Amino acid sequence: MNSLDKSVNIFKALGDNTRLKIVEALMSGEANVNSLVGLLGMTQSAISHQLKILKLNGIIKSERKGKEVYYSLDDSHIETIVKTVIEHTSHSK
Amino acid sequence: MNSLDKSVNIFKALGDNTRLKIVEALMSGEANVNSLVGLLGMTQSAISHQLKILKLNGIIKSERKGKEVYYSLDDSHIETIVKTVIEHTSHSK
DNA sequence: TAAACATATGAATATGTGTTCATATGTTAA
DNA sequence: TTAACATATGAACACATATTCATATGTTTA
Repeated sequence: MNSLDKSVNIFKALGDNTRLKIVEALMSGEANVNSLVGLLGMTQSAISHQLKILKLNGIIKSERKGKEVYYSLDDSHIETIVKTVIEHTSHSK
Repeated sequence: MNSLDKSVNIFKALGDNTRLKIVEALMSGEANVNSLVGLLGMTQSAISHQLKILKLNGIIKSERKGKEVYYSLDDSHIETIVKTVIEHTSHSK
């Protein structure tokens, strides 16, 4: 996959309401699947599917702790990207 | 439209191969429609449709000069966002 | 003003994608 | 080693969306 396609995939992954909510939640720290299910009020399956997409595209990473799997942002770039987008939208008409 | 939806729409707009190519081209400076058609090797209609989406979402702006319409990035946030994404992808496996 | 050029737009179609449902896998506790 | 809990996954469906084709609109030049 070339460089442009990788970038497109990052943008695609962040360009969904459910996934961006997940990412914003993880900007406050790691979370397991069930807490995200509760926070977003969606089915466990839907959340799990979206977590997979975020992980496949290098936006989040996961770590199992006992029965639970904790997700967190892959690195600090993600927070920079999301914050810059929010900054941009807040300056627009 | 709430703040999260606006951000989602920015990501959606950048999450397409054609549109990201357009944005990267505009990072080198303004361009009219026909030059983008030539650069991307796509139909004029396809380019025009995508330019409209980028403009509606506050990513680019336009200015008519005679017969031609010149497009450019809306502001410097856009370049920051795209560059940070590229930076992120270049540091991933 | 007619022709040529540049760009925009609506409808249609084909492809992509998010959610649900059912079920599978992995982990701990009884 | 079952039962209970936590998460993952495949298939199917409904909906979103990118491109094409045909045509419209806007601008300049002959």
